[in-house]
Amino acid sequence: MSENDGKNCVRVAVPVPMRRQFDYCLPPTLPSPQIGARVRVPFGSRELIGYVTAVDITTDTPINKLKTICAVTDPEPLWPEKQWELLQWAAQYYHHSLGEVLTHAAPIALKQGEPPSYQLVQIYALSDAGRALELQNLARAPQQQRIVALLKKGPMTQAELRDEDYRPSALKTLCEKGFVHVSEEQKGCDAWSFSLGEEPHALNPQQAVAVAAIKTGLQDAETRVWLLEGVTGSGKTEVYLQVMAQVLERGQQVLVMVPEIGLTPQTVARFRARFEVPVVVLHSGLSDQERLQAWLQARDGHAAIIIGTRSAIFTPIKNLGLLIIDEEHDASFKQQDGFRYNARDLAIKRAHLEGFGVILGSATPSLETLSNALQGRYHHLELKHRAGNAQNARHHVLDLKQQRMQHGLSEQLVNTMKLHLERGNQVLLFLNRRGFAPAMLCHECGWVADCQRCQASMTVHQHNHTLQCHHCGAQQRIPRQCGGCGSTHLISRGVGTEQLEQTIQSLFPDYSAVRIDRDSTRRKGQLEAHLNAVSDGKHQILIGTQMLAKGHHFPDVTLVALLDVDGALYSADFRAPERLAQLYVQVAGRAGRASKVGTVVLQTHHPEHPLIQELVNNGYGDFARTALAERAQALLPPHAAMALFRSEALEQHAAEAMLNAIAETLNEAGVPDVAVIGPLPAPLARKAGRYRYQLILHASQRASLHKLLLSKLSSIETLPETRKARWNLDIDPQDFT
DNA sequence: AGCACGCCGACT
DNA sequence: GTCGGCGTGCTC
Repeated sequence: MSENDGKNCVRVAVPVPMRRQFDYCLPPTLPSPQIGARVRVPFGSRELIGYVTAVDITTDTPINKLKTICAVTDPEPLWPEKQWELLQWAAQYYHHSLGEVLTHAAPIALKQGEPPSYQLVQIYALSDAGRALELQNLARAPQQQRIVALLKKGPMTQAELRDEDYRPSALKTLCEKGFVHVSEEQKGCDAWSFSLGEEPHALNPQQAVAVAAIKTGLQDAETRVWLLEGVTGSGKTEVYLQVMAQVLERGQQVLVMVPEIGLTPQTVARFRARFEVPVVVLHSGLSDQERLQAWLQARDGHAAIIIGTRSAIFTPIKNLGLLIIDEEHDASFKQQDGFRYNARDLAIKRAHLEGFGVILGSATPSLETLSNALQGRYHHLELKHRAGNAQNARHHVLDLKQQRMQHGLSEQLVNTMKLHLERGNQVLLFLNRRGFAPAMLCHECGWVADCQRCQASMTVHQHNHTLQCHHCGAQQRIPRQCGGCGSTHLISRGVGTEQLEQTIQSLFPDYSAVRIDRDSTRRKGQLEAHLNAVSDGKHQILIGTQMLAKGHHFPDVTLVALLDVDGALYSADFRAPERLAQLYVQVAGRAGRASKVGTVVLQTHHPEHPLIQELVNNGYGDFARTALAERAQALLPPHAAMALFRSEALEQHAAEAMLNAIAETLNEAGVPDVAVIGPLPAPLARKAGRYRYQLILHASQRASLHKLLLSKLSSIETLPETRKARWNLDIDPQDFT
């Protein structure tokens, strides 16, 4: 085989879903690129932007197959060295194509080959001739006179002139006459210095301990991770702010990561108000160019505080001193398609590579994080007191067995609601099921209205007389007759928020109820309008789904009820109890303030269930420790490593055959520590017309799992079954749906 | 993932 | 006779 001498040969990662790279010739006309620079390369019949991963390599590819690089896009690497290392590590850890990882991590503007450059702004200033000009000389050109008068005070940018409502034609004339000259300057790359805005709040003793502990730990450049476990309303944000002050003061930057729904203008406003430093917010509304500018400002140290969601972990930051992950347990930190990374886990890895501190904040830490804290890998700080003198809520379990029920409400709950409403308080009812009823069935023959494309029943929506599938969005009018026997005796089964709202209105005609779910807040601004109406006291009863669980606080609510939690108690997903417990604490935290004690009621048919007992009697902390012990006994994460292959195809057989082939390939290796379980139909076995299967990999040692995948993935990629079914791999899966 | 190549059916 | 369906193979 002919071999290239390697002198002008480079290795390139291209954005294709293959776990391998491609080698190219470097023509003598092009400068030798650095590792991490972008290059434009021919690939098949197309041209792609790829990343150089190695230079001066010896390639195994026959010289006649080597193609030549078209262009070197960057003179320097796009990422700082440590960030490059993190991205390489991520591609390995998640067994994802490096080219796709790099492309995913870069701002969209860079994916198209744009240069990573700052926006230029035009600056207008008077020339010597312009400065010598007397204003009276321009009396016959009042618009020019006005511009000259403005510029006499100093140079101005185009945007500043626009605020003064200048005439572009007048400015043009002044430039042509040589009175004004234009220069270009890069925007957003000014140095900043620390300065405090509004005064810090006073700390309670536990907050003070936390702030002091973290500040001391941050003195040196070592990697330290703190779990800040603080109940709702305990003032976690104030702890973040006071720690941030120290980091910013010594000129270092801070990255704050928040869940998707947590990135609200109010959150951002709080950071901006406290510090008079440049804040960059990476939110979904940014244009490609704005995103690139923010990325550059973070990379080059011009932004002091960077706030963003999951993908913010890929932002290079010149001098990062502290990374804060708020609500670290939140599921939105795990990407659920494509490159399925966990931003929280990458943050910890990044901290170890770069050497900075991390604060993981939550009222309900994930079992993974809690386990790390209990084993001493993270420092554990607790805030158990609510700010002010707010008292903890009272908790009741309401046994539904033998209870008379009215559309999902027990008689006892209705009575409790009356008591709270009569005292002028608000009540929040939480039901995680939108629509009128989750199913429609025939009273004569038992036929159920199912979705044609999913293995799921259609949800009844009465307001527009439709049946809807919540998995694929299919819609049809409510049928008059049974699809099986033709009977007209169709009934709905179960209760959704829409029905609950009707029931409440008939049971409590003297009070106003508002429903907050995806259906009632579809239009822009509707959610805000509903929330404002609630805080203005226009409604006494709030009915809502998951949407209501996070973020918003309702000080006049004294009773919170979770209407149906039984689903999570016997779920096939081993994480369901953890999620229920987190939801429960979150919902409970919506209610009450200093002067009013909140009550939290949980309706269940299984009041004796250990999870419910532990949670209600002893709180989240005890629940989580019990759950961790159970996970250890059952050898489940975090006491074991898992990975999940998923497949889907239009034909059931193709989806199953795909995973059978993967299972066979994996079993060839015969790694004793790794159990290959399945394939099994996914919990939602058919979705949007596609059959779905899962194959679970379980190992006591993460390393053995990784070794197996590393050795077998290239064979798996080329299996003939991949033609007929889509597949993907999820490392550390969160959700088994 | 794309994209081209290739081999079979219903059309002007 | 060809337009185009999507199975198959390849991408340095």
